[in-house]
Amino acid sequence: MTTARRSAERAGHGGEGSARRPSGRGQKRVTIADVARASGASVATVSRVINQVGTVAPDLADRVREAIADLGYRPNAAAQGLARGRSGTLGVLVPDLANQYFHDIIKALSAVARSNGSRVLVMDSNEDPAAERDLAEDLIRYADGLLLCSPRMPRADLIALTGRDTPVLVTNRQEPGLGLRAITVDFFRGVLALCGHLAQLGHRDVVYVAGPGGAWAHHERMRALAAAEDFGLRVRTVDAGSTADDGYAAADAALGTGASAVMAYNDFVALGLLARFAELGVRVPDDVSLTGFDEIDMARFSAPPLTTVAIPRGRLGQAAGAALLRLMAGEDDIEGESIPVDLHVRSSTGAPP
Amino acid sequence: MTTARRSAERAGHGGEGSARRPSGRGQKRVTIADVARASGASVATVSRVINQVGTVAPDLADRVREAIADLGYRPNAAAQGLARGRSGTLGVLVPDLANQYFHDIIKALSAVARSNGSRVLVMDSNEDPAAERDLAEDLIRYADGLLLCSPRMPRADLIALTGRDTPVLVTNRQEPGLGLRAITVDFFRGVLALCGHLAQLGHRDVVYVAGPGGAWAHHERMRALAAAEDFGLRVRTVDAGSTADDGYAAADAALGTGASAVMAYNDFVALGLLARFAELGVRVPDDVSLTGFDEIDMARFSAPPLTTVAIPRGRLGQAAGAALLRLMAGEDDIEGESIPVDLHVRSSTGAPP
DNA sequence: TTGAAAGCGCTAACAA
DNA sequence: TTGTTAGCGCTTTCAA
Repeated sequence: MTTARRSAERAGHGGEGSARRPSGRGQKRVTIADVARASGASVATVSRVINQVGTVAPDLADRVREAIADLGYRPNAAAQGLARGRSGTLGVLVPDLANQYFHDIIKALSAVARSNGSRVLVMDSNEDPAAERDLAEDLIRYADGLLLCSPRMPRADLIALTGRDTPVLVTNRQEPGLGLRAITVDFFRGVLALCGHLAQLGHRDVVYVAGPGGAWAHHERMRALAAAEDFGLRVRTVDAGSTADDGYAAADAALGTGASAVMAYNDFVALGLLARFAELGVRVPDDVSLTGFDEIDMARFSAPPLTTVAIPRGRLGQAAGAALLRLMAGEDDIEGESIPVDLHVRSSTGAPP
Repeated sequence: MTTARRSAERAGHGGEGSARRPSGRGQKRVTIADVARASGASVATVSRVINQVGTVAPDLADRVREAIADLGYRPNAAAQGLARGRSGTLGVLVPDLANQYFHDIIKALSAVARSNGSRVLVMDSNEDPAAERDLAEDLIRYADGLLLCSPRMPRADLIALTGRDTPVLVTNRQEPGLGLRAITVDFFRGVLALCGHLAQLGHRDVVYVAGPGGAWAHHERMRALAAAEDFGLRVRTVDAGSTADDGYAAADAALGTGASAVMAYNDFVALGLLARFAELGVRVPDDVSLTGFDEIDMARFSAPPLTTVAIPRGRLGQAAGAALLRLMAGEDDIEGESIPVDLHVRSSTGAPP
């Protein structure tokens, strides 16, 4: 049935001029000219109806809308983009789509975009700093504005990307030369709050299970750890990564330091650590305290629930979207913004043994 | 002619004519004509160099590349799309970006797209069936092909979306009238395998914690549960949703049935159930057995690790991408494909008490 | 309130 | 091997 109707549509309707596009499958594309012809209006008028600009007599407008419906016409996005000089698309590049951290950002950004009649084009660099630059270069061609989330690429690449006619905004990274166009999270305060919490519980010896180095966020965290040492906290570091597997693998090394508390790079890593601790019979928080970072959904479903730091990701995405829109509107005085974080104390932390 | 005059105006550098684009910030867009002028070649030659088609003398090509680098020229995507008649973009619509289930699909699809010189445009319907149709309509305008992942929209909407000039492919849903253009997962076998596993352990009374209804996947699962009853398994159903929170909330009801095993809609739900069980002092699997579905990363890090069914999501994405590409190439005889699944037995299941 | 037509930047015949 | 030019489908003056 459907197939039949489709074939009929395809077969009917003039049939001439179909040889013009040798590339595709034998499809008739309905254009604005077809609508104009069918409705007895000009293409300009059809355009006015579609975009609701200017003035069109109600009855003419109705005829146009009818023709649009009859023909199943949809404006060609490329043609609109070319004529308008903008695509109606916001690009976002994230290191890893699988990281829950970015979902809420993307979601909030989408909401902002929608309010602007735009959509969001998402790309994933797969945690590959080398690929980031190329992907961003590609993405920027399709977008009116670009948001780079926690970019890991070299500073020079990052700077080369800015100063184009398409505005670029960055989250979670602050670079001299990048100036104002960054929305960041206050990792420094977050880690410091975690340290303060542990210190107040009586911990004096802490091990930090570090994530990907090189990142600005990493640097901020290390700065906070250094500051914590001024309060008499001894902090050592064990390298890991950003996944549960990484945490699992780093558990023995963390334990080996003999520290009374383990601070994980993020919640995933913390859950991996927790799983290994359970295997080893190491009790949390009786034998060792454990903290995460990010407040993923699962953080409160682990046994025990995780003490962690919540990042208002929605707010981050919202702020980034709003700033991007302002940049696109031509405002050039976007201020860098630092989003505050929240300590969530649960039962994975307690007094040292 | 026209082009020449236009370019001349712009090249004149007299500062006039810059008011032509009132919208943007005062930026000069570098076009292919600028590159042509700077390199002393024609636009056609520049185009050839960019796209590596036809033949260009090596030294001329070098001059062109040099000019491109000097001017920082980037081809305008909209113009390319319009001229070529395709956008070089594959669209994917997923119900929820936060669901890990879709990441691997998107990732695999991206890989396929890259091999085709395309990119992937991701959109998220936020689990809102009402929004799905509109988003898909929008997305399809920007894409050469569209993949709808586990769509929840009404059948009529789904069918209206197909039969366009842009090919549409669907995963995890099979509808008469949709015919061949679906890549599905064998949920039936997956659930049946789970039931078989439980039955062999000695369970006779099972409760299924159901996810979003209406979905085709739901139907398949129910079919499998019915089949399992033929083997003497009593199966009751408790409604929940698809998140850990939903599982947590449904735990008491599930326990209330007195069944000796709980089958969760997916791993998230299972983890939520597990958290509540722990609170209640219900031991898994000693007091009750528990199974998940999907094999998310966290499944093997829970306490106890989860017995679940793994879906080869990468394979699903790969198959979908390949089919989409074939569809776009004009092949019309795409076969529906059903991806097999794998039972992963871990320690959340055991003999009934 | 309408329509004609000039672009938007690029690709791909078609000529040379 | 290279250049000229006619579109691609739409928006937007500018006249009428």
